[in-house]
Amino acid sequence: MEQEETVGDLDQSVGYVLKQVQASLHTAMDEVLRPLGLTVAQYACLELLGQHPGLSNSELARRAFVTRQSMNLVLRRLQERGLLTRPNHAAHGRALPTELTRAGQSTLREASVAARAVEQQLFSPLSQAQQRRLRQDLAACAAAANR
Amino acid sequence: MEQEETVGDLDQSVGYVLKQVQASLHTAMDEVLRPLGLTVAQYACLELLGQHPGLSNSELARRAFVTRQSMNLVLRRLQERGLLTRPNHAAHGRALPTELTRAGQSTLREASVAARAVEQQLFSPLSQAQQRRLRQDLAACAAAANR
DNA sequence: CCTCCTATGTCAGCATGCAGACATAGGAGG
DNA sequence: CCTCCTATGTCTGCATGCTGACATAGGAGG
Repeated sequence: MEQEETVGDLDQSVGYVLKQVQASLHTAMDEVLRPLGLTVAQYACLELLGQHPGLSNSELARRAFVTRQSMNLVLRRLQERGLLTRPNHAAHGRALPTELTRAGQSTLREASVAARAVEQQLFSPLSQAQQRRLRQDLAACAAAANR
Repeated sequence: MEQEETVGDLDQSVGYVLKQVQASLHTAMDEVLRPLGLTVAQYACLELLGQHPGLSNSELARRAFVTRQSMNLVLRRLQERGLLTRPNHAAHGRALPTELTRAGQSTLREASVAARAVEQQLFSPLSQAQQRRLRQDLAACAAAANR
């Protein structure tokens, strides 16, 4: 077990450090969500629906950064557990607008509290102003990438 | 297709924006590495070995943020392709120190050029100073998380 | 010397995620 | 009206990643 002999070049790469923090966040979120019986993807789905009721499968997939197929599985599991509802056939196009049930809203509230605490903990080394700046910088990169 | 009616609350979450940028980076890296016959995980493995020759499977796994089992598969594929070598039995403990072959170093050089270009492109909305600050802020969070 | 304890490599089973493909619904354009 | 074209939901494999488990090597501590 070598003792971090020197700071390697990879730590000079923004992308590598970004992945490092994202992995830490994912692991920490997974740990606090597991007792609630939720995966990170399932929580993301609930959070999206809580803030934007009526989103379709495809739209949820885009916003959660997975494929339609993966999100389809997530929705089925959550629907089986009675956390959300989807119409059996589309009213307008083919999109099936999804909504949270009472139980879904309740589960979301619990999960959201835990998830936000984890996020706050992870970024606690930074001041509020630094966190805002970080978020804005990242948002600028994301906006440029999606074009 | 609704037209981004308002900026949702999720965009106020540092973790969400972080995931967004990381997903963009992963997708973009995957696209440029695919023509070289490499996955992102395989490239990460080569890059780590290029900068730290002799790392073991477990050590590589930790630094690439995957499990030993996953990294084991990556190493086998790369070894089958003759990009790296591992001793058949450990000299000292059980750890098998891995090294790049000539072909591996060559492939790494190609991939590294492409990957660094992608990274530079993604973070191009930020100035050099901003990128450095971003990297330092993220590193602070990562350091705090691993304790 | 003997006994934990940790770390490592590896195997098997399972869950997740993805690419590819298909049918279908709605709109755009001639 | 008819013809592309895009978007959506879903099905079928396939690849990847993880959990759980096991055997083994080396070191720590009595």
